[in-house]
Amino acid sequence: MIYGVNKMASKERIQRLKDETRINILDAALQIVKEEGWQALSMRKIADVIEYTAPIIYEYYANKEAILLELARKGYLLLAKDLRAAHEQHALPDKQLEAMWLAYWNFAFANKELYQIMFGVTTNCCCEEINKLEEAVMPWDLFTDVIGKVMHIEDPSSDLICTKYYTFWSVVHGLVSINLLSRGSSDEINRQVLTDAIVGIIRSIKPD
Amino acid sequence: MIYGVNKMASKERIQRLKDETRINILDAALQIVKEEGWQALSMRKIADVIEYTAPIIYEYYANKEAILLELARKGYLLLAKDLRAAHEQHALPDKQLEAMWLAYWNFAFANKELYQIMFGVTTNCCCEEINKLEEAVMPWDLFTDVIGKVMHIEDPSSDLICTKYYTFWSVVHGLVSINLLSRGSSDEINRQVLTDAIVGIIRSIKPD
DNA sequence: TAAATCATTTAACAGTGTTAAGCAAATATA
DNA sequence: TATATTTGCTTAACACTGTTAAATGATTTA
Repeated sequence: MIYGVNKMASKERIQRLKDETRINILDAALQIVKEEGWQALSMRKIADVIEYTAPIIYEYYANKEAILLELARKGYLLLAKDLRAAHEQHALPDKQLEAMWLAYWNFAFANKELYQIMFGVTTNCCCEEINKLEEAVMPWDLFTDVIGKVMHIEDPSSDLICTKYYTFWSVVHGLVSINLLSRGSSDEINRQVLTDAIVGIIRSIKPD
Repeated sequence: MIYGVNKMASKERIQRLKDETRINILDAALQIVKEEGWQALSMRKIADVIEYTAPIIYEYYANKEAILLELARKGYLLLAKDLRAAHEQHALPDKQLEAMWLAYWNFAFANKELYQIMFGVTTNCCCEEINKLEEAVMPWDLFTDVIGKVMHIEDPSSDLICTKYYTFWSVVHGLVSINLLSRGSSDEINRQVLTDAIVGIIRSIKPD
């Protein structure tokens, strides 16, 4: 009986180690990508970092794509968190909306590699799989809610709200993408484009 | 002497065949990409299509990247042509600007694969190399010229023009990217976002 | 102590881009 | 015409890639 308890504890300890390895794999992958870019990521390099051989990884992730997918998932959760935090920091819908898109912008550059795989910027991101991820989605409800409030529209499924949401998203994602391609202009122009667009769209959607 | 002439003609014939093979390689590559996507493109597959073995390709292109680069270059030339055509079809700067961005939009979906490699949408496009390409650039002069006319600004190097140019580009490229990721909405909403944005920006930049 | 399970590695396969060596036909030279 | 030389092309190889199966050695179970 005493042994039974020890056995349980041992199993738990082993489980904890396994959980840790699962995390280590993700961390190693992200570290490699940050140092050498997405193209340089390989199973054997991950194995090197976590001090195992490559086949071990397949006991934690079905394949390489599953690792990319998990990193993307992590990215979406992080982005959603940032967006909700930005939302909560303001009371006025106008300010909430502005803060959310600024948070989106900041997320993209603070987590460049995650952004790349989340939205396929200069990397082939197993798109179809990502589109199936539940979490791999912008916090749509949050945006439509705030946009609706700014526009004073009740129906959150309105095409008008949808149109405005995509207008915001397009301009911000577009500017992010262009900059991640090193095709952007100065920081000053970026700031100008970003705030002009956000403020401009908000003003244009307000009922006169 | 007669032989000398024949020799020349023979050399020219051989050169023509070589030129043709160089083109065939590009065509084969694009064909494969259109059928199976960028990720499926390989030197051996190209060789299969042109009915040679893989090492032959290296007599025409330094490496795989050089092929991608050449395809991107072709894309930029094609896009520039479309944009200039759109420009020429109108007299009023407002209409010219609108037509140009609509042409950009149409190009993206008519040449999806080229657009992907030109702007790194869901594919790793040897970015740095592309940024060094002379032709790999939007017809900046054309855009700034037209935008300047709409704004009634003389100085084409104005930061204001630059800002507006990036605003246009961001929203259009962003919307294209989102749709190439299958993250877009309906065609109707796309049209709405696109024309609303273009018309909206034009209106906003016109001197009151 | 013997059997069974587990963790981990080595070896292998099919694919990738790329280069070097080889071969056979066409051409140039004597 | 006979002999070199160049040309066009292929086969073989290298170092990678993701991935799987077999082998090994330690740990746990009976």
